[in-house]
Amino acid sequence: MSTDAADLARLASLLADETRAAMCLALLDGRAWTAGELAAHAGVARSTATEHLHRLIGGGLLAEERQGRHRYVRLADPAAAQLIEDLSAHLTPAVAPARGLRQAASSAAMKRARTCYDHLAGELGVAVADAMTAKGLLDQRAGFALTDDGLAWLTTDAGLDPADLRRSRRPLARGCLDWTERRPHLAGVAGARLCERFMAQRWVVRIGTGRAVKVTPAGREGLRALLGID
Amino acid sequence: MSTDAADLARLASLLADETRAAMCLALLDGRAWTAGELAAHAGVARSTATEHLHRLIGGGLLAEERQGRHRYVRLADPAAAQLIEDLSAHLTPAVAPARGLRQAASSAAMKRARTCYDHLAGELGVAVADAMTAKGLLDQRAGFALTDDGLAWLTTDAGLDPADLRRSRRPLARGCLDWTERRPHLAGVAGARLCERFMAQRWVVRIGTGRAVKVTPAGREGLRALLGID
DNA sequence: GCAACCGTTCGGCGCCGGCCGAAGCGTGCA
DNA sequence: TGCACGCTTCGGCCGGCGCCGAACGGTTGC
Repeated sequence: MSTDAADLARLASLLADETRAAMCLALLDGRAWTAGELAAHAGVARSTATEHLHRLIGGGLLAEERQGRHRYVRLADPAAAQLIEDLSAHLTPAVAPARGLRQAASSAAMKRARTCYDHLAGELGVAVADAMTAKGLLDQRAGFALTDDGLAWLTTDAGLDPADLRRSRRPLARGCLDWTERRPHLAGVAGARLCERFMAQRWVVRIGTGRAVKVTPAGREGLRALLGID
Repeated sequence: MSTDAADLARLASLLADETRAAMCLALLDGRAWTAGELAAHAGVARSTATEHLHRLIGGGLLAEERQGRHRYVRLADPAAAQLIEDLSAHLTPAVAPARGLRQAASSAAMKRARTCYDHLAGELGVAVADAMTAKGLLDQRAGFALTDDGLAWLTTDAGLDPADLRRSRRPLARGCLDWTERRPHLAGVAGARLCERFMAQRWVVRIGTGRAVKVTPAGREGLRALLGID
């Protein structure tokens, strides 16, 4: 009873601090950051960052990997990423208004295409989900699930490994609310593997060091052939 | 950028206090509580409860209705309920161990059948979802969505109003992780309307004042005919 | 070996937030 | 009209938490 509430409060308190929230949002790019990078990103002293990282790791949200004098830290698992996504999804309604001018350039690229932890997001991510829906691979009318055709398509046309898809205990497909498009894109194992494959084929490549990505000419070609996009 | 983190932190901080968390969990029963009831439930002075309610209402999580000298408070909307469910879902893995003896009786009833905000949960809730899946009305293999047959079934066999189902901007169907069964049951508009209808037909009735419910003899009959349950 | 660098620990500071009890306000009932 | 009751406001107390800078240890590279 009350211990349940205590657990919930403990979990929520991990994200209830602006500095920790900024760190977690940064880590949503799915990559490992060093403690110093996160400190700089969040605008606090390194000593302060250390304490926050302790709490986040102790709470199970983050995992660390020590390499030499660096301490790399990343989201502990897809469930942790989903937790942060879930919370973020609940505050978009209020955040609507426009951004500053300087952020316009980078946010335009972000809006176009980016990663969301381990899958694609932005206009690109939503376009993929929409194209799959149009082809009857995805059913978004009443929930969010791959159809029979969609399951088959993943392992034939998209070239994913069926054994690998079955292995994971994560949901195969789920909707993840896109915070720029305000509509769901494809997440879950299927979303992750698809993103991975697009990257491996260099259909999609990262722009710089952030979360933003772009579609290459080969990707433009491939996505048209595979899904009829653009 | 940083304002995003601030918003996330602000949202999380609403649930980052044990007292507020206890209140929100209590309100997950979908009903309106008075401020005094919540104070007693959480074990704090009424003045303290008042302050917490201010924060929760100001944060958009709760809504109030004043009636005479009473102040009734409930979850603001289904999105608020989902937020709390989402967070709760992320802490169940850790909470596994058994409960005390005194709670055994009430928790047995809770485990069997209860409401989760506005839909059915517990063994009953999962059984409904499973039966629907077995009949091809629900697809849980790769996501969570009603099938074509499921959509038709809702308005014919289950007797729901098609216009009403279309009206809402909430998702029609979504999975909600059942924290006793550790598997998803049916939430979203479909789940809510189905629960409503079962209650109206007195197939399912509340036990006392809590969240626990039970299946009546008529319900046993009806559920067998409708879904082949039990 | 020394220097540069990353991360951690520690002490100390200041503030915010949760809690209570007493007093006050409004509603409803007798 | 009065009293009981539910809720709120206010002042004050306390603890915890976030922050920093200084000192320290471990790793890398010169």
